Amino acid sequence: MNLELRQLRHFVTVAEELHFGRAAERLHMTQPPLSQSIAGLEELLGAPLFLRNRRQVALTAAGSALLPEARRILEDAGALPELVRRVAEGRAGRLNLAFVSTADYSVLPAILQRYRAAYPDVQLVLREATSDVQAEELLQGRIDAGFVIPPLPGTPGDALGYRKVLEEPLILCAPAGLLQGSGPVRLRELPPLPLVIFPRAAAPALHDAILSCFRAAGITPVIGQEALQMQTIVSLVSGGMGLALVPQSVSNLMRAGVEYRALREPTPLTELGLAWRRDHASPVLRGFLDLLEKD
Amino acid sequence: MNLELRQLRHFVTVAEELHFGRAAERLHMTQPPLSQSIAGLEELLGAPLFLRNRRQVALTAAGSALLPEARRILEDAGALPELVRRVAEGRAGRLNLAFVSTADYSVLPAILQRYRAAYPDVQLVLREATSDVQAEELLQGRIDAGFVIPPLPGTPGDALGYRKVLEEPLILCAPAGLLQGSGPVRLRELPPLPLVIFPRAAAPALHDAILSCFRAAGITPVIGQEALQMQTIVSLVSGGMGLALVPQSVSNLMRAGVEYRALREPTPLTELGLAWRRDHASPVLRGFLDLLEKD
DNA sequence: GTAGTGTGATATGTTCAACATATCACCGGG
DNA sequence: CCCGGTGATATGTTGAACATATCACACTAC
Repeated sequence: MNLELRQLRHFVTVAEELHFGRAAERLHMTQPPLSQSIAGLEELLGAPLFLRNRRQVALTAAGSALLPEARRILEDAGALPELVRRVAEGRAGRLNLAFVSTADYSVLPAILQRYRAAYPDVQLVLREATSDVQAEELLQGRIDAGFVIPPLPGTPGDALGYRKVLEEPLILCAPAGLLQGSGPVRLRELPPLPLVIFPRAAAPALHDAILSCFRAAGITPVIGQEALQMQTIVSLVSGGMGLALVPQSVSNLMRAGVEYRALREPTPLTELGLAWRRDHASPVLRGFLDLLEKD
Repeated sequence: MNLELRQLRHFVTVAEELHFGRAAERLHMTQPPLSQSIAGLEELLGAPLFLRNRRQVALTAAGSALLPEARRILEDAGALPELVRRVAEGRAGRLNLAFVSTADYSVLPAILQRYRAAYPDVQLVLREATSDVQAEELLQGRIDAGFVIPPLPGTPGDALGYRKVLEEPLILCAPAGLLQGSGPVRLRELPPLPLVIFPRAAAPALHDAILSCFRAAGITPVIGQEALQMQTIVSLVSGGMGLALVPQSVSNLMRAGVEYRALREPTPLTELGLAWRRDHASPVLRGFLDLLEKD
């Protein structure tokens, strides 16, 4: 025979009443089966739990030791329905998120703040990653959702869900002191510095858009340093390694030695969005998506 | 219906196998009742725990959250028999002990050390108290046993058990530099300093024995300061407040400014013993008494 | 397509344990 | 000495936990 919670409930009640009759009443049962239940528990545990003196019932040392343990187990078990229901409703649990570095300077902080406020019991796990890595991790189930730069490469069209979050123009990021005036600049009037940019695989569409910007202005840019993260790109620019075209929100990243300028020519917009696996039915993710919808 | 451990055992096994058939086999049952059991658990908790895709079984978010909790509860419950058995055999639990201050300088340290070695999982709770207070606390069940100076006052003869632990002579405790020579001293040759002693109520028999020592030597001692604990008495002597007769083992309490000397005259012996309530059947106490027997 | 295989759910019968009722055994008090 | 109160024991009843048999469905193989 195996231990059951019912026996612990019986034991705790008898230990509290120190009276089989009253305990049975509290348990909505009669006294004989309660006596049997306790006897069974004592046999199972291998030691008497009560001293029955005909006239009064008292706990043995073993019973006294068991009482707090039994109470704790019953309490833990009693908390399970609440826990499960909260997780099922997305009000508790864990949300694994990834994001491209640009998101960190635009929508991510505000979204996370709103989510934390709405779902304070969800543990957020964040990781920075490029869009292609995120697509892989989404399919493997290692992250629940990710902020990416579309389009996602090489995934069956309906495997991943996607929702646009932000659309913004590209702006120029140049070493401080290089540019004249203070207004928007024209690309073809720039000094011929190399271009600091991320590897094409990291976000092919954005990479192509940046290069075609230059080509439309009649310039064939020379690619200098490459770096994966926006903060590194800005850092390289500040070191005079070249120029960069970055999403407007990156200008939130103030850094000595760099200057941000809008472009005079019509620039393509860069898009940021959230991707998730469509068949991944985590309630926590559902809550996160709901929050984005209400934007 | 109430949650039962059986349901958690079923759930954990299915979660580990992710296959109802194999899980049923491991549980020594057939598949249909296992399916029902899980269905009942899901209804009880108010959320599905598994995703059944005809071809494979997967945990939902709620199920993933439940799994570690269920494992912990089952583990805790599984540890109960061992715990109860250890307590019942006196190998675990708590032992509330009291002792008169003299015991602290004689047998107590060695006994406690031996007990700790024999019963490492018993938590010792120690309190210093005079014999009369201990008798009260024994009857109230607030301590399991106590080292006392017999006889115990005003208790029905068979309520408390008693066993002699140590018998030793009284010796003189005097301020340093007061006595000539270095051997045993004679009481009537002492300078007429007042006597430092404990209140008679704390240990009437010993109190009387000390005073009759002086009377036998033809001296009527003047009682000066009174103090409850031996270390305080010795401290007062070191301050020149008077002389004291103390159990020999108190000389283990080295203290600058005091000197211990044996007495030339035949001195009464003082006795120290352990007392416990005879009807108090704590297995931990039983183990402690067994250890004393083997002395 | 179609037959075959593997899977979990459903239907229905069986058994055992948890429970109830009735009674006993024992103790203490008036 | 009888009576009330208590927990244990004896015996009957019922439900839920289990087994057996079958279904429903999906994917595979051909």
